[in-house]
Amino acid sequence: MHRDDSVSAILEGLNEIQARGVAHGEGPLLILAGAGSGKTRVLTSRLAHLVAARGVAPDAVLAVTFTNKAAGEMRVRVQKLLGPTAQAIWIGTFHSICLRILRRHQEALGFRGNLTVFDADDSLSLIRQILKESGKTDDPVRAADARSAISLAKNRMIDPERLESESAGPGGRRIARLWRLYDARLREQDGVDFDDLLLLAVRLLRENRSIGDAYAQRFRHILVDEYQDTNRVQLELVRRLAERHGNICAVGDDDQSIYRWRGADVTNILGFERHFPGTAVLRMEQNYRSTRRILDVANAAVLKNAGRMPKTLWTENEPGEAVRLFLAEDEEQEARHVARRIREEVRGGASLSHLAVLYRTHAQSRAIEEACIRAEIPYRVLGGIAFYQRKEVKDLLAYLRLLANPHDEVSFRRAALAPRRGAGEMTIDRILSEARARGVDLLTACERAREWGMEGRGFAALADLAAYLMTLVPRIDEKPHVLLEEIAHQIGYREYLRSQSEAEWEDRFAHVLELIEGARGYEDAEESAGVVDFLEQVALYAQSDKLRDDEERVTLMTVHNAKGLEFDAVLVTGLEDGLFPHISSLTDPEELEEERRLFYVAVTRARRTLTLTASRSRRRINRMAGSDLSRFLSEIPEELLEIEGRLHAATARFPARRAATAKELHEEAAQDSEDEWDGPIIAREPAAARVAGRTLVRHVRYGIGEVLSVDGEGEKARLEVRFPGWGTKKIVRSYLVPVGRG
DNA sequence: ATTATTGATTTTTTT
DNA sequence: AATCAATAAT
Repeated sequence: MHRDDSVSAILEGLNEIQARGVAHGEGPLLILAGAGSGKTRVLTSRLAHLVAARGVAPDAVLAVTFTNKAAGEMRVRVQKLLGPTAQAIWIGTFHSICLRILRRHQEALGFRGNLTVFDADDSLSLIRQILKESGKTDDPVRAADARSAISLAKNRMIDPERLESESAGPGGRRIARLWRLYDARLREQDGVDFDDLLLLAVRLLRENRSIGDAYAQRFRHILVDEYQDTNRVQLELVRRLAERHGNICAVGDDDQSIYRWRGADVTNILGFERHFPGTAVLRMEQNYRSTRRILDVANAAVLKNAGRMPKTLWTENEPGEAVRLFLAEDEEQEARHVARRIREEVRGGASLSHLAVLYRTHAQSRAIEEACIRAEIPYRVLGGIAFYQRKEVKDLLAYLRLLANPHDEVSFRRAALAPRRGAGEMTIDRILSEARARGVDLLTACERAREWGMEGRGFAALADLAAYLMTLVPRIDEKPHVLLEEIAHQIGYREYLRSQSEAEWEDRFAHVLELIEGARGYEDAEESAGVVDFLEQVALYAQSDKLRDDEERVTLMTVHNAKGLEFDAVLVTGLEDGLFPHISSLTDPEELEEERRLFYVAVTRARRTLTLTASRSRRRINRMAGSDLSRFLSEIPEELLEIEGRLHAATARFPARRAATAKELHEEAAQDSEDEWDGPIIAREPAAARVAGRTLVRHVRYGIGEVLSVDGEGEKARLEVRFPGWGTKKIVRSYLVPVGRG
């Protein structure tokens, strides 16, 4: 029978535990899946098995993943096993699934039109606006802090009242007050922030019995991946949805819980059996991904953690190459070594797309990028300043968002100001408050401002803008890229960019074209490709979701971004105390454990080779700082590491170095940097720059340049220096070294 | 209303 | 060192 064939194909090649996970019938199931144990395989096979072997309707199955990329991959793999029926399975991230639910019940929730997702950036703009309106310039609440406090509270399902009563100082009350204003203003604009997506969905399912019951009835089976990183709202959502059938299958690894700071709660996975009585537990500890040596390092890495379920990964794989450790003098040397290792891997036959360089913070990418450029290694950086957060991209999207939702004040403000059209903050604020007071949308308000006695250049300009956008409203179902192209042209965005920056406008306009191309690509890939869907995609999809591995490039990214991915060769950089583990975690044992798990995640991304690097000194913010080796390295038995490179002599002192105090290392680093420079720093010789004739100075980054003028005195004096090839820069004296006079 | 200048702040991680 | 927001100047 064809059906038996496909079922046996689904089960083929699975080990016994994996097969049990796939074939598990009714009732809650917890799969504790170590890194590289084949959990994605089990999840996809289980999805396919439910439909093909157990006859569950595809649209009665819900699968939740951590990233959209993982969702996409799962869909492709299930489709291979099931064919087109797989299309009906609900697969997505918590956020995308909640948005899907909210959209279906838009009216019941009281939204007037298209609900609009505010990303973190938009939320921050709104909070800034509210703070500004409240007029208290001395308010000590910083907008960014307030935003993250509100976000964290929402993820923990704490309401403003509780935040108010539970916080000791006046800070909690201020934030609670701001929070209420913020939520009210969001709703006025038909807006929801990221956290609202989850929170409103849970509220809808809980408070509206018939809707909640309908979904609980509908989803006979629920699968959740990366369960260790779920937060309180997500737990409540899953609980409500699994209430009727109790068929929840959670897959996760407590050792890979790395999102505590975002509200993730490891007790969700640790307490799973309590939350869902009658749970069957499966443990998958055989690793199929990494070599034995890499796995040894991984096991050692996480051993020191106290709050974990005890387990040890094992493998039948070959021992493989030794795990290398390279200790550099400074970050440039570290970066050069990274480039060298990449070239070695390529020479050994590895594909660039299967190599990754990982670091703790985005700021570390720069040195590595420069080394890659010099070594002519193609690379791509994931994260950082995300494409969709660029000003020129957000500007244009604001017009599109305004079409989709004419109540969106944040987009209105942005569109009205870029390009400048003679209407300033004042005009915009008056339109916003008038629209709010009269209960009309912003485009209507602009068009009717004149009738309401609001006249002047600014209002006329906004009326023109509104009139133009109104002509586009009936065309909202046309292709997004066509509309974007037309808007960019109509508003003269190219000319605007050119007027803004002589030096950068071409790059920025290239981003505009990239956006338009991106929209076109999206239209080709999706069947529902209207403006609303496009904007949703933009809001919910992270950069890593678009990672394509068919490009021959090395990937540079943070360890967080690397979660769930695997590479033939992995380089983990910046293994210094204070960086990885990050300095902010050193005082809190629980945060330190999270850093350790993060290190574990980094190590377990590697299939074939793993290289660890650290630097004795590093520029942080703006000064050199010496660092101790990461304590995580000292927790790995030395015989598991092969210390390599020119610095063999220095690193041979590895155990001794570990004992050295930070102060000693700092002095040593300072000594090193002095040796490199061929003169004392200018600050010790304030007169030097004033001597007649050409004064030449050296700068770490720009090289040698000529001093044109001096502004101020002492260390803080700012010198104007012309560097050949870099142009004229204003630089504080203490960063410059005199190299003699011409 | 717009632009120039100064001053503060930044680097932890992101769906 | 560079970006961004508040402030001053036009």
